Amino acid sequence: MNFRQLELFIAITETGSFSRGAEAVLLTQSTVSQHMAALENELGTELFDRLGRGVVLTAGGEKFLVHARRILAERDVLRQSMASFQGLENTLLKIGASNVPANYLIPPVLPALKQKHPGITLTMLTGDSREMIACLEKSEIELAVVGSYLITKKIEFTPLIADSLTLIVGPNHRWAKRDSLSLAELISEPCVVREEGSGSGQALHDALSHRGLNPEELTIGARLGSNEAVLQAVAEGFGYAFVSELSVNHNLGAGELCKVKVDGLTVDRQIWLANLKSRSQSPASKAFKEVLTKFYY
Amino acid sequence: MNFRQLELFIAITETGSFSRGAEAVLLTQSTVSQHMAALENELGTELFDRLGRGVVLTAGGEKFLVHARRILAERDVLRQSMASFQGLENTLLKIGASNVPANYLIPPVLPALKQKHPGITLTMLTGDSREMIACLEKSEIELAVVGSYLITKKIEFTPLIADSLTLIVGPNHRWAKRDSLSLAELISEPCVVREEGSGSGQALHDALSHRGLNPEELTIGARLGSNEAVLQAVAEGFGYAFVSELSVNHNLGAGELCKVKVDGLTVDRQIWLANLKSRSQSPASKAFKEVLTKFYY
DNA sequence: ATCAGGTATTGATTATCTCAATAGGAGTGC
DNA sequence: GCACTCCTATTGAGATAATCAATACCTGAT
Repeated sequence: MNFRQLELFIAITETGSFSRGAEAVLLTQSTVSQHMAALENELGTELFDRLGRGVVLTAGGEKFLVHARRILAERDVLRQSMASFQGLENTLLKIGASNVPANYLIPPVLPALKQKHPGITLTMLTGDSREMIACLEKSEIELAVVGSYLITKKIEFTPLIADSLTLIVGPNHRWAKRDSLSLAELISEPCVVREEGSGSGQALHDALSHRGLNPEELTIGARLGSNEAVLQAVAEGFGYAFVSELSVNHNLGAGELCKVKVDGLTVDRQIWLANLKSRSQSPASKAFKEVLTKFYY
Repeated sequence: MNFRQLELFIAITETGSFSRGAEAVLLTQSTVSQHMAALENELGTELFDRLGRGVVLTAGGEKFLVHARRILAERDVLRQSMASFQGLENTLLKIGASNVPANYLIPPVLPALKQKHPGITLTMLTGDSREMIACLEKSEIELAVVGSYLITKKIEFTPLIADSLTLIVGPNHRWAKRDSLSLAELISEPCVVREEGSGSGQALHDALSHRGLNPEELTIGARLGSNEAVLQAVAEGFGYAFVSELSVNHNLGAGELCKVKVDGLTVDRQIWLANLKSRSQSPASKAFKEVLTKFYY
């Protein structure tokens, strides 16, 4: 039994004869006869009564017809579904993003995504960069947007947008009016940081080390779970923090936070798109990547 | 796309590699590779990511899998359904029967049918013999049990059981105690008959003609719609009737009706099984025929 | 009977499926 | 890094199945 035979069978029932059924599916009557004989043989039941003036279905043929139609309908659904998958209609896309991208980078893009590819439904997991990379390795997500680069052979990183960390203090902090600070001044003031594993923490660590300051020497005033919490703590006048430019600009209006330069210290970091090298990307993932890249070009 | 490829595809997803999938469906890895390449080509989507250590489904592959499973499940349902059709499990059988068979011949057989073939659900139409034959010709029923033989090339008649018509009168009728009647005596007494087209009417007509009595000469006292009505009318003392032995024996106990012989007149008729010559009979129909024939052997 | 309109069969051709052999790729362990 | 193992891809040959043209055969209608 094969799909062709089922199509043929249906064409015959619809035309009432092998010959006309053959025309309908562009075969010769001879071939049709053989196919139907094969089918009847396989099923062990006659499907048609040959009347001399065409054929009509037997009781068994009637039963077969119902199921044959159903199978072909399922095949059409499959084809339709695969086509819409490629045409980005009605497809699911699971991505992951670490905190800063998840809060400040992805949301602004969503309207553009919806407009360009209304059929894509996005599901986004959030966690720190390491967690997202782990999800990627387990194929729980197709794409990750993260703030740090991990050295791993399995994953391909492509830069999305540059970010930098700035020192911020509250408007009433004594540093608020300062033009700049020296590196040494940082040591004694409490610093509010994020939890381990965040991309920004990593970038800061690298930059300080590079400038000859052991990050361990900083006074950790608090270690908070979210970027929001850090911003709030600093806004209230508690110490200082290094936070993503992206989050400062988007988050709090003028007057609530003050940026202060630190002499000779620039903490640049890159936001990356990450995907598994070995896995191909779905059309939806490619489309999303494109929308994202164009948006932040 | 064909069923083999779908089976193969599923075997691969279940084993995680083309090679082991090939083993599972008794093919070589080479063949499997080609089939999957063909499938991917046909769909225009990669279904697997080749990892070097086996393969895993792409997002498109996942989607395909769902539908592939469904299609194969439908094929199994079809096979199951055809097998049960032949195994007489869960099948419908439509037959027709004229009045006497429908009331007195078929019902006694039903328990035996149910016991031997519990999967057959019988639907029976009832009408006079001519109507049932017409239904048969329109393929509205598969089998007819009728009391008269029609001369038609399209239909095959096989005898089921012999029946004969007897003259009956009510217990208070003046003929009730008579041993026999002469043919001539029938003419003046009102005769209760069934509607046109009934098998028994036909048999009676033939028998009288054969014995030299023009059936037109009989006094038709009443023409009633059912055999029951005829029996009731006669039981109440109104005239006489020729009715089927089968119905007399089954229907009314001793004392309510009296059979009276008519000199030299025997009205034998046959109950027939009829089916369209050109149409094959379903397993259910064959089975029913067999049960019926054995029952009345 | 004969004819018209249908199906079944046959033998040759062609397309497809299948395999063995082999090349090529990617992870693993030393 | 290098061999090794476990995969998949490709190739060419052979087996199998699909297809067709031609023709035999059947059935109902005239």
